[in-house]
Amino acid sequence: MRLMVIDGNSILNRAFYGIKLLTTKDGKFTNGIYGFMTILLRLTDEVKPDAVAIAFDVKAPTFRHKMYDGYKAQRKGMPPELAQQMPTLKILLKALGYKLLECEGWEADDILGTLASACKDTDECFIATGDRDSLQLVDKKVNVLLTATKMGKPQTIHYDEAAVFEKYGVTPSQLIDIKALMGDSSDNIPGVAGIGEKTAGDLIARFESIDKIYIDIESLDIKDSVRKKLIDGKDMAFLSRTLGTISREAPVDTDYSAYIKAEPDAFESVKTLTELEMFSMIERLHLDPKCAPVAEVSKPKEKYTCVECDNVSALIQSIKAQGKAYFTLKETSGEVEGIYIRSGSQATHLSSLNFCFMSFVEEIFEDKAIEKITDDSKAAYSFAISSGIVLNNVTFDTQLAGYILNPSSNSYAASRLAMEYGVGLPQDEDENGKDVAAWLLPELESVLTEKLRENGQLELLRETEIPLAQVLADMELTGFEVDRNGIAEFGKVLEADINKISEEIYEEVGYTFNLNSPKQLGEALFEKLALPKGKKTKSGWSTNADILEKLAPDYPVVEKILLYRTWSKLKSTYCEGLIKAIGHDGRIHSTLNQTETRTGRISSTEPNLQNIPVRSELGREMRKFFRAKNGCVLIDADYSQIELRVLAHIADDKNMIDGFNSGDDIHAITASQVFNMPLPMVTPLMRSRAKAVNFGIVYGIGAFSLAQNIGVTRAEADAYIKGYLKHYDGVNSYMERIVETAKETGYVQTLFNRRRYLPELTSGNGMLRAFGERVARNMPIQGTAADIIKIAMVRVYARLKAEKLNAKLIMQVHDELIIEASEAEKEKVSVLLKEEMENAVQMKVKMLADVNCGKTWYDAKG
DNA sequence: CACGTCACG
DNA sequence: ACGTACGTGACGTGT
Repeated sequence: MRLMVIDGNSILNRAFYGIKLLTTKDGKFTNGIYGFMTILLRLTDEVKPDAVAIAFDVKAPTFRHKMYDGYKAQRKGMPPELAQQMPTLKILLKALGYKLLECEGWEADDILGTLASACKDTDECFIATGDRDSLQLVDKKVNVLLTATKMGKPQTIHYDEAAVFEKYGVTPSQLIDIKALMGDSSDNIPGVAGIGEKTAGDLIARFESIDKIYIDIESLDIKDSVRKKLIDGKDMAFLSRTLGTISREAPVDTDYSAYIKAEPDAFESVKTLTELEMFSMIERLHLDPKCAPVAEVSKPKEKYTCVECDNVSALIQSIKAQGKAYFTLKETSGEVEGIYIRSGSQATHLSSLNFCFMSFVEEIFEDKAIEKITDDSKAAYSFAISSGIVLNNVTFDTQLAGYILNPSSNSYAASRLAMEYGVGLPQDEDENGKDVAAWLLPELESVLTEKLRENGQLELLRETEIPLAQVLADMELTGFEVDRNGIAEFGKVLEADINKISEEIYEEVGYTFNLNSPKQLGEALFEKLALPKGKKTKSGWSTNADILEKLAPDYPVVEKILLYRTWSKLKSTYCEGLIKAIGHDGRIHSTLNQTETRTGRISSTEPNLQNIPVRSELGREMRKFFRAKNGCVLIDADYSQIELRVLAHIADDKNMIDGFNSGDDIHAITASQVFNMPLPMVTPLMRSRAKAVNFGIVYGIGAFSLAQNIGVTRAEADAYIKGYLKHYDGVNSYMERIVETAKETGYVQTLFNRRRYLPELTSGNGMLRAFGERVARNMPIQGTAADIIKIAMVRVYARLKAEKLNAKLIMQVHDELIIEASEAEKEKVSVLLKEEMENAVQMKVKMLADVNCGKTWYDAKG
């Protein structure tokens, strides 16, 4: 019989440290369990054992079978984020049918040893562990699978007798003697003072064992210094051998057949995995996702079916009678293929090939008396707008609801939400996809609505996110006109410049290499040219702009490399990247993602139009190619200091509020306050430092980074921060209060109740916890600013429509909105835009928006 | 697919 | 002793 014995503690440890921290939405850590399961599945696949035993340590404070008191006593305890995963892992493994082994007073090691020595001739034993100590157990029939997790991927090295000999030059049992001589600080095994790995290995390879060494130590052919160390350390050597020998006498069942895996308890397994939000693991274990949470939360009342619509008018009648349309669109490569509607106890499909399709959609979408509930309202609005019909009365969107409930999740698919929020999945076997999504909508709506109500987030969904989905859909469809030829020509100019400067760089370095490779560039600069080295990265010397800029004044070649970087970025990302993204209409249609960021901002992809260059003069040239169509102009408005104004409001800081209300230049005002100077005496340098502090405050601040950023000493930076917080004591107490509240509740939220959970705050890792604290300080500020501009967008959109203006919102860049409007209406639209942005919310500080017009984005941006 | 880099707010 | 400001996305390299 083939037995696989797993060192549970060791594997869990490896898994935990090999995989970045993962948490469920309410902050339970899961990465160790996830990694453990991945390794377990992988090993099972490789070994194909008949039976599996999983051993765990049991701490026994009163009894130790080991005689040395310090033994392992100093081993670092598990961090809390790992320790809390242990009980759940055991529950899961038991539920899956595995045999767990825990013996009071015995370590997992000893159980491994006991089972290894019980290996009969007809048996095979595979020991899986991350601990090299277990290699001493290797025998004819006993193998060790040494497991590690590198960058989230499990790796195993297989050791049999030959492999041990090849690696260490000794037999497995001799490994114990080597360790007895060299010791092991992590296990508190003292060893012989002064004997290290090399000497110990040589001695045992030559003399077989410590017994033989000490039989006649005086006559051994070794250096006298070593002999002296051995003689002095004799007691330690034998003690260490006892300590380092894995026991083979743990009181466990040594009959391998006792460890044959039982059938999983599907209910318990799925329940546990669901709580851990490991939905992919449910599939990998071939478990039926429907069997557990259903019974606990909300079992589907009806059996799931999906039928083809055979009577459109009957379907319309039933929807009207119900007053609600639960629907989802099926799309393939952007084309709508059909619609699924939940009607009664089933999902009904209507194909877009059906000649009634459009009239059906129109009748349902436009009817204001019918509530629309869907899984993706932006897609629905997009379809409606492009089909020239109106979508009225959308009251719920599961995707947006899921996002509002937890913006840190990575999927808001209906079936995922159902598992997370305890909605029963259909009982049938072969369904999946959009039909099921439609079928799930009513239950999801009720469960998610209840959650949102509890959190006070219904208004955010109904008044902001759902209306915003329509705005975003319209913006995506409208797109942004660009000058293709202009971009192409700019690209050509860049190309020539890039070629020329590359040659010059190769000339100065002395050879040709790939300038785009930070690794090769680092070698060229810091090895070939031997420039002063800065920081190291994982793969070589850091060559980022910060480092290069410090070198540039002294080394002209570095200046050229900086130019090369700037130009090639412009060429590849912006010229080539944007040209690829131009549509048949000569416009770029970026995708505006509404459920991506953890702060509530929207993001822009394919292409990203929120990072078109502006800070450098050359880069800003790009914006000349973004233009209004014929007869139109661009109207660009950006909020002035929105985040600081939000901070002033949230922190209710009288000084900062007065600062904003008294004048425009908040950074200068800050400088005059922090440096205690009359406003006119503030120098540009002082202002720029105050500005950096203002930014730092919004980001959660640290003296080190501030110092780095503005080039002062840490102490000076610290003094700036202290001075700042003394003057703005409202800000000071806000920063303290918000972190405290976050630790109590586990989350932070914006003025409009957008929430972000912060499991990092409970971490035992100081770095991670500090990160959580910075996020706690920043998210309410960044998030509230995001809420405000979203509200403004909804209002601007509504007014442009209501006033029937020939103008469209086409872009948002976090604190900036761009409208394309007819020349004739530019004044009117400018006023409207400014009004709606400034009046989107009323706060203790006035919101200010600066508006400019121009033919291109370059011209319209002040 | 992760990393380093750099573009934006 | 360590690494350090918040939030994004795209590109090219190298494993």
